[in-house]
Amino acid sequence: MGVKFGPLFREKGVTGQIVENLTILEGKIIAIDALVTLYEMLSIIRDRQGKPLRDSRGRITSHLVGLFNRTCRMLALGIKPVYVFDGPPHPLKLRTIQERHIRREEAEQKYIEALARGDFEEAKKYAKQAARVEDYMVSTAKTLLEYLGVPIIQAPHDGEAQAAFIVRKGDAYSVSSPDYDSFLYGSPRVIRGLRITKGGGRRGEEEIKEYTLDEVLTKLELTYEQLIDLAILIGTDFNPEGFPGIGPKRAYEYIKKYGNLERIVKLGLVRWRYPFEVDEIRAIFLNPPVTTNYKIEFKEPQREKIIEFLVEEHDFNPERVSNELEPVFKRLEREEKAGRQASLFDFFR
DNA sequence: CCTGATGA
DNA sequence: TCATCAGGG
Repeated sequence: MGVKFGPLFREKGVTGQIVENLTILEGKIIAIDALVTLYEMLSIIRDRQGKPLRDSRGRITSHLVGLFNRTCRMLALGIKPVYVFDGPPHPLKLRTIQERHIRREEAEQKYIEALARGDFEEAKKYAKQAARVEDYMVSTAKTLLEYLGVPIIQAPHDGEAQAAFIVRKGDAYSVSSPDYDSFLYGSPRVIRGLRITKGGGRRGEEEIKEYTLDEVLTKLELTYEQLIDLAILIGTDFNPEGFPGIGPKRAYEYIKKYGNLERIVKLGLVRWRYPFEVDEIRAIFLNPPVTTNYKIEFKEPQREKIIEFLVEEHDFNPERVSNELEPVFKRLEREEKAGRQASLFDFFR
């Protein structure tokens, strides 16, 4: 997933800004692709054999553990996450999805084999690749977020597009995503590698970095439209094959030299081999289906509901739950107090 | 992923 | 204070 912009961005000096301290994001609304987050949690939060965590009734809870910890930590820091859920995929994305299915099944097979011969290291590796976000995981995640008072936005199609739209409108500060694809949807800002633990770049850890579309376009000396054409040349989720012999480097060279995709095709530098027009795939990025029907409203977490849901229903350790939850309430109290003081100040002004 | 314990 | 590591459900 994600257009292979990495090498090109490095070469052109698109460095982004290191987020040294998460307090920089205090009070800011961050639009998060929910499905990507759940997938991440599900594939990483595993026991030693690579099996996901489950409750006593056998239902997977890895995604809830991760989502709960991270979301609480963000709220406690005053960072405001809104989770954007995908709708049904665009038809052009189906091939990418099928491809992922195949990869997943291969990984599943290797996982079973590794487990059978007791190679837990290998098993864990393949278990990650075989991870699949199922419907019940999405719905349990939504329930948890609802109890936490965190807004959920349902995208008509691509969550990434909806998240970008929200930032473009100024309703959120940034998209948080592992890749740069939000830029293709016009998000002015993307934060990569957003985690709660320090991650100050030591021990080869990925840093938390804030990138702007401005920087990307300036350093690459491209227009936004050209960035989209560049992505299509390299290969996107909607044309994952890209073009034979064309990688990020040559794609960039062509766009710089000839300006747009039509010219490059016309000159015979690449053969257009898709059953759709250039403009059709471009439109997915330039004009994606998004909804304006959302509201970003943070409510007070429902302590009892959360405990009932996590502890009673899914066997979470109550101590751990309150260790995460109480700092959120502490924060809320402080905010309320500050708010009262501000209005008092207004009154006497 | 993230925490908390442990030991330097 | 920091690095390492097990364990989470």
